[in-house]
Order: sequence, then C-alpha cells, then structure tokens
Amino acid sequence: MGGSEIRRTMPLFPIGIVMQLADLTARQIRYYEEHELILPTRTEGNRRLFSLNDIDRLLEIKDLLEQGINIAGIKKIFAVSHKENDEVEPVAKKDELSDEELRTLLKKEMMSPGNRNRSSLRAGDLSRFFQ
Amino acid sequence: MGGSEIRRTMPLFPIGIVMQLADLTARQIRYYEEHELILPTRTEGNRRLFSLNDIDRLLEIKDLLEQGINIAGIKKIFAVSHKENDEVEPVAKKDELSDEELRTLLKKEMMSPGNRNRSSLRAGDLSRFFQ
DNA sequence: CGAATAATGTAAGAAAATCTAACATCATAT
DNA sequence: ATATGATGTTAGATTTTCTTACATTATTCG
Repeated sequence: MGGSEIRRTMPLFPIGIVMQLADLTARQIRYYEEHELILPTRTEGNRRLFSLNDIDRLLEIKDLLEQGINIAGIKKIFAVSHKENDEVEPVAKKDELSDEELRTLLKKEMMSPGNRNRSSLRAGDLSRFFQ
Repeated sequence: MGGSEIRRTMPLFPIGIVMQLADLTARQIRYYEEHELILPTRTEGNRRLFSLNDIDRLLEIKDLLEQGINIAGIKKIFAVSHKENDEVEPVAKKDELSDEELRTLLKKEMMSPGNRNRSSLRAGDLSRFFQ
C-alpha cells in the first residue's frame, strides 16, 4: 500500500550533486535527458532539479549501459517496467501534501523526544544514502 | 544500534532548496550560521551545502524562535541536547562508506526485483520528505 | 521617552555553477 | 572506411550564491 509515496518525486538536487551521487558527468546526465530517460524539472531560471527517483533512474541507466545495453534498449525496458507500475497503481491518489503541511508534520516529529537515532534499514531505495 | 547512521550528515542541498524546505530566507539561514547554530559545509567554490541534519536543525531553530526563544537560548539548548548524544555515542564508529561502496549497494538493491513501492513510515526525521 | 540590541530586509558587485550549442573523439557496427 | 552512438571539451550567456554594508522593525532597558 502506499500513503507515503510522496516525496521521491520532489525536485531537490542540482546537477552538481547528482553527478557525485550517481558518479556521472554532466554531459552524460544531459544526454540521457535528451533521450528522455529522465525528465528533471527546472527552476524558474532553467536549472535542472533532480528527484530521488531521477537519481535511481540514473543509477539504473548507468548499470544497464555497463551491461552493454544501449539507450534505445534502456528506453524500452523503462517503458515496460513503468507500464507495470502504472497498471498496479491506477492513477493519482491525490496524495499531495503542501510543503507547509509537511513542515508541520516534520516539526511535530522532531520536537517530540525519544525517537532519535533510529537505525532500521529499509531496503531498496536511495534513502540508504541518508538516515 | 546503528550501522546505518551514515548519510544524514551528507552535504547535498544548496541554499535555494533549503530555503524552500525549511521556509526560511537566505538571510535567516546565513544569520543562524553566523551564530554557529548550523555549520554547513562548502563546495570548493565556497557555496554552502546542507545536510538533512542541517535542515532538521533549521526547522528546530525556526520552531524555537517562534516560541520566543532567542539565538543565545537556542545555542544553549543545542549545546545540551548535543552533549547527550556525544556521551551516548562515544566517538567515531568508523562507519564511513565511500561513495563508491554506497553506489554499489544501491545498485544491487535497485536492480533486485520485487521491492518497489514500500510504504512503512519511519518516525521522526526528514526522510518523511522523501519516499 | 530615547537609545542599544536582535532579527531580518535589501542592494551591489563578484564569483561559482549551470545552461545551450557546437564541434571533437573514439569505439563499434555496417 | 564510413556512419552512428556515447561522451569529451569549449565558449559565451544566464542563474544562483557569495560577502559586505546599510536599512528597518520590534523589543529591552536605563
């Protein structure tokens, strides 16, 4: 289920950081975008902003390229694996929270004592980079 | 326990993003840094980079200020709550993973099927913003 | 009251980061 | 041996962030 599938799509990272996290050059990242493997959003000033999902994507792309698959192949692979998700998850669950709402939640959590230093590992996504 | 207390300290976010996430102006954020309530790292080119912990901090600062506590008070509060952590956690657990190691883990996780769309909520930190 | 202080706003000029576009390189496939 | 795919490199423009300095506003205190 998934009430919390909220913010992996949040545009947060400039390309410089993404380069480090994914170990790719700016040229590579822009090239993959050019071929629509990723679609980072833009700031008002036209700078790219990447989400965690975008970074996941880039890591997948990198991996598949290293396996000898070309861009066209990767595109098709993504098309398929995405259709899956789209079918499982009918459409917009309207689970958007405003930034304000999120901050409020966040503050409540943070100010409540006794829950620091959590540690459990969650599998399978970039949150491993954090926590 | 905590083998995974790794990346909440990772410098990732430029000030523009932090402004949005914490709903603070650049002036405010720099002022708090000036008073050593946060200590973001810098890029080679002297741009500030904030970690998730830094953003937590900023949200705390904001909250405490709204409660009428001044910078000096907040500083003292942080000094106390930090001494706690320092004592509980003796010192460097040497739990640093290189970026390369992290990426490797990450790719393994991502390429393994059947663990997408997880949902469990973890309490008390900024990861709520993501996943 | 009137002057200090604290927190934040604002502006200017410099420097860094990112953008697009174009051309170069290098391996692979035809 | 020539075309194509993926990436490198460079140049010039634009955006973002930096520091510094001064302005504003509310509060405290003599």
